[in-house]
Amino acid sequence: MTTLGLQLQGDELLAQLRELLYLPSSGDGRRRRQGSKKRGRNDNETNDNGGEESHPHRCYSGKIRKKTKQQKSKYLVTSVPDFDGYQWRKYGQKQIEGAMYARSYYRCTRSAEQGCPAKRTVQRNDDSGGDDGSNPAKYTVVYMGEHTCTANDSLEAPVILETTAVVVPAASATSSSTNKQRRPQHDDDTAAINSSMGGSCSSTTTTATGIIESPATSDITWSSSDHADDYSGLFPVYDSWAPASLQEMEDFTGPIRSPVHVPTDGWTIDHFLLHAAI
DNA sequence: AGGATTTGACCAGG
DNA sequence: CCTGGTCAAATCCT
Repeated sequence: MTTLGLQLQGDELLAQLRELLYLPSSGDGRRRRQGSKKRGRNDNETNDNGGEESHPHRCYSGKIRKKTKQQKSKYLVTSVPDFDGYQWRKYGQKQIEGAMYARSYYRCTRSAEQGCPAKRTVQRNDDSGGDDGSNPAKYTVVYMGEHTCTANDSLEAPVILETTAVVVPAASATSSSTNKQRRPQHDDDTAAINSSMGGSCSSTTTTATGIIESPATSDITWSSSDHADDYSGLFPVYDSWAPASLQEMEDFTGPIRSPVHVPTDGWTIDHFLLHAAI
């Protein structure tokens, strides 16, 4: 079939994906940076100073920080965890018991300014490929809470990001996402996730890097769960869209936002579409 | 300089 | 007590 055909097909997939994710805006697609090592909380900073103060915002200082047991959550299995149109800020990472890869925690970047409660966790599936480059790594992304933030109007932009710029040979796909950085990440999983998370779009600096794993996005599966814990690396991974899952989306937290218009002419999304269509 | 990410510690629930 | 989720200082990038 022709490239055009593939593109059209991919276009549909893209549209579906958009709806699923009700992408709204995408902010400035700033790229990740990498922090580095540190020695953890100041040996005695936390409560010593009188119990509170450390941060005006956070009321952490050793007191009531209720572990928010997420009410409703939705998860999806995808090879492109970053592909959701929202801007997320990573606030933690944790090696999960029994899981081969660490789980990363993100919250909406507007959580601070607008108090948006949306959060998500991204964890690479144990059985996901990627390491050898043969299969795209799969990630389980769990969304919790709904976005109450308002889209950054002017920045409304399509969400396809770097994923599209993928032209990386399978063999080197995995590690390439970090080769931009000097410092090797000890956690390749994290590196992969992070490298792609911020990207959301287009014309800015996003696709510039063009280096990221090359995920095939055809396998994305949505599911819902009342318990965030259900997903500890045990879900099935399907290779195609599941109609049923689409419906579940209705009760996904948050409104379904209309898909962002995607200029199909000329941007790298084609690469993505190709992957998706094949 | 400002903001994002990293990462070990802290805390609460099971 | 163990594990998962969150905090926040340090670090790095733009």
